[in-house]
Amino acid sequence: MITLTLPDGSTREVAKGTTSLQVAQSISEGLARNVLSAEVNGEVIDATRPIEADATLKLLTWNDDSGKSTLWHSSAHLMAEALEAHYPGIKLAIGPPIENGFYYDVDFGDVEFSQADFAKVEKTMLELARQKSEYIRKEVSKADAIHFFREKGDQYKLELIDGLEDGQITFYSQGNFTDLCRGPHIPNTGFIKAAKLLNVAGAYWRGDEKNKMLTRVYAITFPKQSELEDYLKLLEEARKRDHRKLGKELGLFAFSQKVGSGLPLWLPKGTDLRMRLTAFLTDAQKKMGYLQVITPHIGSKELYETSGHWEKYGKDSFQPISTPQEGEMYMLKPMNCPHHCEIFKTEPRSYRDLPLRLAEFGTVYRYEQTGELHGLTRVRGFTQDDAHIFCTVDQVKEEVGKVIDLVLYIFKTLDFPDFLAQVSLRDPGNPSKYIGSDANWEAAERGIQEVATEKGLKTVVEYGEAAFYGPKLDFMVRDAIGRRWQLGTVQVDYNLPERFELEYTGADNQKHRPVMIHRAPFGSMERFVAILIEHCAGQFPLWLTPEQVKILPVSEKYNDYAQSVAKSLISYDIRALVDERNEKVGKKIRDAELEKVPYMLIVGEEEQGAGTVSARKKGEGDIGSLAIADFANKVNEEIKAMLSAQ
RNA sequence: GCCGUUGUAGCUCAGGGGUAGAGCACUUCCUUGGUAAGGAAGAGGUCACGGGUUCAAUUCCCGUCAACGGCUCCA
Repeated sequence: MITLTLPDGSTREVAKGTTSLQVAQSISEGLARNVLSAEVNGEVIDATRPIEADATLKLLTWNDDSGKSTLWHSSAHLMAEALEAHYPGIKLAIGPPIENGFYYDVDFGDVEFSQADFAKVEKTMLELARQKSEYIRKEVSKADAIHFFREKGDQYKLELIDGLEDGQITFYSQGNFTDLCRGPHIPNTGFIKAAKLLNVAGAYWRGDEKNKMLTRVYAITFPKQSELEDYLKLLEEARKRDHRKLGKELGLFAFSQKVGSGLPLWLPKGTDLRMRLTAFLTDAQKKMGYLQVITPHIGSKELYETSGHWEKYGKDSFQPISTPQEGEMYMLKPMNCPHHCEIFKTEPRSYRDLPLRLAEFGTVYRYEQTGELHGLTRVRGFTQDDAHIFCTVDQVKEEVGKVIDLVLYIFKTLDFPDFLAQVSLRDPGNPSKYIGSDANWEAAERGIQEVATEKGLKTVVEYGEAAFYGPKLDFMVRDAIGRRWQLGTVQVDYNLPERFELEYTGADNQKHRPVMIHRAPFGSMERFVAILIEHCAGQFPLWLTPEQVKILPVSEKYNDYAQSVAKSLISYDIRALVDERNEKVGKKIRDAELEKVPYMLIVGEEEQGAGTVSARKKGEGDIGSLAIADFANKVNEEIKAMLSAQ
């Protein structure tokens, strides 16, 4: 007998060689029907594999990420089987699970595979799934593995096997299909109840552009048909929220081929929104002791030689600007830090001056690859909500903590309740990769982790993800429909203070090198606005939205009264406009709803006579008639409640 | 940068070797209205750009640019 410890701490005595699936069956048939794989001593394995010794056991279902991955991994094999049925002779490369579904890289030879072919493959997958073919694991010798794929004529698998050690090679088979695979897999194909091919795209074999381009087929499967339907609805919802679409519809920003790709043009409404965000953050930063600075959009090439960026990024950047003066060169600034370092150096600094927090909404230019540009999330000219905190090593922890406070305040006010912090530390196996003393690194790494815990952040630690110049902390938010985005970032930097020879006089009257902390809660205004648009589906919070109130006269006879209402609201700091068009009120309401204006005020004979407005809330409808001042106060109360979030 | 797809009116899109069409938006007129689309008329296009084939190209071919879906990249 062996002892298995379950996640709740309870134990079960079972015969040696019992499978996880059998354990599930002993708990309940229902559970057994849902078990996709199992985590045994922390390793995810087939639920059908015998357990030979005492172990901790977690049964994995669709509710576990690892369970999902197992189903999708098995589905990749199923899709490969279906593809082979339709296209005999295709060569298969790799087929892993991904965050949402899975893909298989396939060499279709001369055959064209396109969206039109998806349906038949899906149909075959489901037919095969219904056969409930078991996934059978088999350990094979390297020689046998090579023999198998040589027979099959699949050079990609042979190349993969080449990199594997004899004795560690396993095959998995289901139905008539056998694949080289480490596993794990679900017990049988019957668990797959719904399948959808999503997309095809080119991808290089092993991600190397010197290699052959394969066809990557993206797909997703589910253990229930209804889950697929929910997922398709989510995709549809994501399409509706796409900031590129909403940005155009709501008149926020645009691009012009003539201006240049990746260079956004902020339209009046988008500018209004952005400036309001800027003011919001400026105000919060002022309260936290930041000093606002402004630096030029260009800097001499020498500045970037000092910073080291010329050497590293120079040839992939917008090229230097030359001047009538022979040999003089300037660069569009790709970041603000070097300028801020020079501000630090404008006067001798004492430890009493630290921390010095220099903030700037700094516009920078980076020559991103053409294929990378994407709406507002990846552009060539953008404005960082940047700041650099110059402090002593001892102050790092406290300063990082203050940045966390600022970010939490922003998330709260802008309604991002679901987020986590990723702490990126050194790769312990490769200490020579990093600049700065061990002692400093250790203090900062420990400080960041401690303060993240103290602030109650949900944290994940990634080793080896730190930049060469210092550890960092990034915030990952989940938006309203569950997608993850990387937002604010905090980075400790030992490198630039060194390169710019920054120093301050300590209490000991000796020169010391400050530490620099880069931080940008939004990342960039462009990217943040994009995420915000998708998060709130274009329905911005009342305090932020460009047009808060639209006044809709019932007929042109009341346009004058409507204008006087608008004027009155503006005196209350409310952004109001009149729809003076010669249209019926139903039409004006419809248009205001589509423009996502939070409040509509209908005015006609009755309101004009009484000096009132008939209010209507977007999405809710008529909320009754009230005096202008009462309405204005109501709106301002609502805004005050939003901004006082702490 | 690489692979694939696309580029027709402000927007969404149809069409197709003989120089263009719909709906919405826009302008004007009729209507002067009460909580998600009133009616009529009008205006609007070098069919992305450059080259080629052709009697003739928006349509076919090549190239460029851009957008989109991926890959690689991201100070």
